[in-house]
Order: sequence, then structure tokens, then C-alpha cells
Amino acid sequence: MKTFYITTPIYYANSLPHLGHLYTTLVADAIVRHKRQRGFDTFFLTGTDEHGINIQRAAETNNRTPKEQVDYISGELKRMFHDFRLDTENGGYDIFMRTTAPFHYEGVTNLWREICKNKTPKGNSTIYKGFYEGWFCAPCAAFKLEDEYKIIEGSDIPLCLIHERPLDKVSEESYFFRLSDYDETLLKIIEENPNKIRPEARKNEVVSFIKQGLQDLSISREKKSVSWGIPVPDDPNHVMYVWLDALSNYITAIGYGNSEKTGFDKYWQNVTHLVGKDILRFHTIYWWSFLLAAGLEVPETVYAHGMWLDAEGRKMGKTLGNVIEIDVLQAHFQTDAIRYFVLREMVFGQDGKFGYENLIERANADLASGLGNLSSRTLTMITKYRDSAIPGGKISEPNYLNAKRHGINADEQELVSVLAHARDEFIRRFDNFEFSHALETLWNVIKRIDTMISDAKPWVLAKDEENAQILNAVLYRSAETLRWLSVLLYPVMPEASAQIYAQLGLSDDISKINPENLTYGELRAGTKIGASVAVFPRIDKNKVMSEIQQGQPMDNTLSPVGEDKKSSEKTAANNEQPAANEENFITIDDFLKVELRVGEIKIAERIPKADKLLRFEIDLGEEKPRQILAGLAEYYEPETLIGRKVVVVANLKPRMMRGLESQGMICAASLEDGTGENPALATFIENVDIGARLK
RNA sequence: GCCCUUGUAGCUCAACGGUAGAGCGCGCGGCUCAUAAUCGCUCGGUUACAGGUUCGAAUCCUGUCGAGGGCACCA
Repeated sequence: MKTFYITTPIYYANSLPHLGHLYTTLVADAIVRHKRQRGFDTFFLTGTDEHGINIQRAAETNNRTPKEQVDYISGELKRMFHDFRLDTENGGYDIFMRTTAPFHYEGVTNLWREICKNKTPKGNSTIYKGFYEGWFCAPCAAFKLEDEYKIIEGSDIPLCLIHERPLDKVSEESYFFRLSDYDETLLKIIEENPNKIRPEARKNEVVSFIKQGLQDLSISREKKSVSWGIPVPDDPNHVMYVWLDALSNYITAIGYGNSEKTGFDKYWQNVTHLVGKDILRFHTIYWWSFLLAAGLEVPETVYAHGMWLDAEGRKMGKTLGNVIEIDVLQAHFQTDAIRYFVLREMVFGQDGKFGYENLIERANADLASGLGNLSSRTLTMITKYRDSAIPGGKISEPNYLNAKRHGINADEQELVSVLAHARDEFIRRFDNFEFSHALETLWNVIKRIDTMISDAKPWVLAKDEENAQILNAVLYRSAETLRWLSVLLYPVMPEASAQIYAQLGLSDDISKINPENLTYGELRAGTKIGASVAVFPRIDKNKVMSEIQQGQPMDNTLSPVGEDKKSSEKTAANNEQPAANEENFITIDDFLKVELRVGEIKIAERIPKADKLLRFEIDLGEEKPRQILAGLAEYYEPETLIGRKVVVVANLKPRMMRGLESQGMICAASLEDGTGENPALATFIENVDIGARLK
């Protein structure tokens, strides 16, 4: 039996679930369901990467232990996957991998030992001890990466973003992986197997990266600087660092180096790694080299997909406030509509645009008006004209001419070949990760059947008993097409397809029907159809959009201070629509809904790795100071703000940013179009009491 | 700075050396089985700009302008 193993990246457990996590897992889910239908023996992995300095830091920030932190995040991810029916219970992933699992420790330890035993392609030792040099911040007790320090002009010594003090150049003992010996081997593999890295443009980037020359890779840290990790075998003063630990999950999960899990021999030889384009290099150059060093095969396919941008094509970001919120999707849209949208809208491998409005338009046009309506009109006619039983589809010779007069080809071969061709094309495209095109071919079929119905006019045929056979044929062809579509679309829309299938009166488990074996005519005449219910209810765009906007005022009405120019423009433009026929005024009641209060900044500090956000604790005269995040880091030094009295929007719905809850917003002045001076915090000339309300 | 991709209808994209097309939106007409659905027709493009190669260029080449991406230890 052919096997198929697919993985998503294991998501780093320092931030809450977002669209990126959902998207990749959802695509993998669709692919694996398709392969299962086709009879492949499949395995589907997703999970969390739970070690490293960033987890330690996230844990500290949230007053948790690292273990509590990763339990929390992986729990949230699992909850999201469950909500979107991507978990095992709902026929989704086979394993939710966690790098803190004991079997993973065992597996990685054995992988390390195995790598050590071998030589590189150039005959050198694979792992050696050396010194890792980096910029170290003593108060943080940590090495700083490029985005965690800044270099002031005229100085060579970078400053820590948190402590604003110069970093020390420190070297630390570290194990190194001799990546530099693998360049030729990697290039050879890629050249001989050009489809292993896709899409092609990304493959070329990897190739040119390798050709620049590879440096050896530090694969451990001293325990005193990074404690949260897997110990290096036989050297307890070191823990393994990020990539070796994380990447190897793909094999430990199927039993490499441990006896708890099984399936390595079966599954590893045909694995597809789905990754975001931002981590492609690690999944090719690093990962393949580790595998080669351990004497293992490199993956069959590594596919780098694009990123979701907002409706205007800008990157999504917390500070921009243009993020697609998972709970909004969950609250307002059918899971199947979301699945369809992401697979149809993004040409896989390129970036795609995601806006709630686009989602609604797609769902209404393609699902409600397209597939849903075809299903509805077909089933209704069968109920009405044929007493809810599927009629026979054959047209006998005496009726040939009559059929032709009604625009119907008596020979069903034409439709048979249309369906077969669409099916083949769909499968081919799907296998080739061209989901958008795959779906398009099926929608051409829908269009064709809609046209057939309009041409034949069943409501006219029904009036004359002489046309009974022609009417039967029209209804049968439409119903049979729906059966095919249900089977083909199952991986994309598991629930809706099953519903349509059931409404046709069929009771098989659609997830087990191989679309390759679909045969025209297998829908049996006489089958009693089930109750017809709208599978894709039409979405009231104005209503849903206004609900979404009300639900998250911060995202759509108030732009956080100090933001991107275009963002303010677009935000303003969007808001004109709902209020288009109103005067551009609000009432005093509207204004009083906004609770503006005076607060004193008690704590102001930078957030690691966030270049725009500052974290504040602000006293509003309440029991405890509030934690508020604001995008001011580019304009103010946090220390200078402590003690300052500012205007705070006190009743803004709290929201998570960078894993921290922001319980309000600080008011600052800036031009709508973002030109001019930096944003200025609103303050008072006279002395004011903390907690006083502005009105 | 170096390298790569890209610029086609209002929007999203297809045509990859041979008459520029599709979907959505807009406008008109038809139909009533259907979720204001569906069917037909119309409107709509100096293919960013300027040169060049060619019998013929959206397509190949050069340049200009615009957009996006890659250039290592962060998932």
C-alpha cells in the first residue's frame, strides 16, 4: 500500500494561535483527507516546539514556569484545532507532537549519538566542540540576536533593547555541526530532484544560499544560559539548541530512536513537509544535513507556502490591527467556508489576501449561489416532479429528436467525459498542490450543469408527459454530478460534502470513497432523496461586517498610536461605508460610550523582539494598575515616560498582543495620513487626579 | 548594496512568439426549479513606460519607473 506522511511545522509555543497556524494545518488536513480517500496509508503530524530561550522568556513574562507556558500554548492550539475539526477525533491529525514528550527526548538523544558516529561527506567529524560568539546582555543573562539589540550610529557596540546598556562580546562553549561540509551534497540532491523543494522560485533561493557558502551551525548552548532544552548526551552542561531538537520531531514522532512510537520505515520514505516560506531554509539546508549525517533519507517534498496578507495586501500585524482573528472566523463563518476560501483564494506557494469581505463574497458567490444553489434546485425538482426518488437517466431512441429539441444530448457520453476529465484534472492539480486551480475545474462543471438546466427548462418539461424521459435525464445528470462533486470536494469541505451526499439519499462514508473509482451511472434510480436543507446559507454581508466591526473596535475603528500611514487611511475609508448615508456626527451618547480616564504610568518597558510595542502598567485609581500595550517604542524611550499622566481609553475590549493582554489604549496625537511629527502623547498642563474621567 | 520575481479589464488572475481571455463587480434582457438564485448578451485593456529583435511581441532583449521577495543560527 502506498504511504503518505505529511507534516505542518511544529508551532513555537511562545505565542497564541493565529491564522498562520490554522492555515497550514488546514491545508495539510485537506491534503491528507484526499490521500486517505485515494487509499493511501497516511500519517499527519502537527504540534508544538516547546524548548528554547524564547519559551523561557515568555514564561517569565507571564509568571509561569516553562512547562506551564508550553502546556498553556499547546492547549490553546489543540483547542483551536478541535474547534476547526482538525484533530484526531474529527478525522484530522494523527499526532499532536510535543517536543517535551519523553519519547522525543529519547529519540533526539539517539539521533545526536548517531550523527556523532558518522563522518561528513568530506570525511570530517560531524559534530565538534567550539565556541559560540555572540552579544551578551548580563542583566538579561542571555545572548541577543540581531533583532534584540540596536546599534547606535558611531558605535560598534550594540545596546540591549530592554536594558539600554551595551552588550558584551562573549564566547561560550558550544557544539557545532559541520554544515560547511554539506554544500556539494545538498546541491547535488537538489539538482537531481528539482521537485523536492517547491515552488521553484523558493528552490532557487535555497540554491543560491548554499552557493554563497555554508557556515557551521552551533547546535548547543551551555546550560547556564539556556536551561530549557534537551541535554546533550554525555555532557549535561549543554542543552541542544533549537533546530536539531525541533526538526527531529518529524522522525521521533514515527519512532526514530525510541520504542514508544512506530512507523518510521513505513512513512519516512514519502514525507511532505509543509512550511511557511520564512522557515524554508531550516527545513532544507539544516534538516537535510542532519538527516544525511545520521544516514537517513532526505524528505520527498518540502513545500513552502506563502503568507496571508490583509485585504489591501499589507502584512498582518498586531500593531497594524489588521489581523484576521481566529475567534471572529469561528463566530461568523462555517468551517467549510473558511476551508474553501483559503484553498481557493491563495494560489498555493504565493502570498494571498485575506479579508472578511473577500471571504463573504467568495462564500456567497461560489458556495451559496454556486454549489449550494445547484444542490438546492436539483433536490427540489426531484422532490417536486419525481416524488423524491432519483429517476433513471437513460433516454431511449424514440426520444432522441425530442431531447435534442430541448437542448439535451441524448447520449450522456459528453457529460461522462466532462466529469471524468474534471475529476482527473482535479486530482492531478490537488496532488500538485494547485488547490485553487483544482477547485476551479469543479466550478466549471457546476456552471455547465446550471446551463444544462436552464437550457432544458425542467419546469416546462414537467408539464408534458411526453417529455418525462428527458426530464428524468436532466434530473439524473444533475444529481449524479452532485454525487461526484461531493466525493471530490470531501477533502476541502468534509461536512458540507457529506451533507449534500446524504441529501442525495446516499449513506456511504464519503471519506472512504476513492474519487478515482467514480463511475458514471452508479447513482441508482429509485433512490429516495433525503431532506433538502441549505448547505451554505447566504451570508448577509452588511450585517456580518458590522457585527465584526463592533466586536473588535480596536481593530477597525481606533488605530493604535504611531501606526503605519496607509493603515490610518484605509481604516478611515472603511469606516465611511457603514455610515455613508448618515451625517458625519456622533451623539453625546455615542461619545460617552468611550471612557477616557487619567492614568499615571508606573512601569514602562520594552517587549523583547517587539520593535514597536511598549508594555505599560498604568494606575487609573483602580485596585491594580492596568497592563496596556502601545506602539510607541519607535518614538519614546520607556524610562522617560514613567510618572507621566496620560489619557487612557479605559473601557476598550482587552485583547492579546504578543502573548500579553492589553487592557486599554493610550491616546496620542498624529496626523491621519501619518505624515508630520511623531505621535505625541496627550497630557495635562494642570495637575489632575489619577482616575479622573474626560468628558 | 548584491541577487530574484513581478507590473494585463474597476478587482483577482489566465494567455508564455501567432486574432488578449475567465471569474467577480457593473449595465441590459430572459426564466421561475432554486438560497434576490440562475441563463444569455453588453460594456470594459496603447498588456506600466521608452527603445530594440522578429513577417509577427503581453510573451524575447535593453533601459526607466512602480510593487514584492531573498541575502544564516529567530518557530
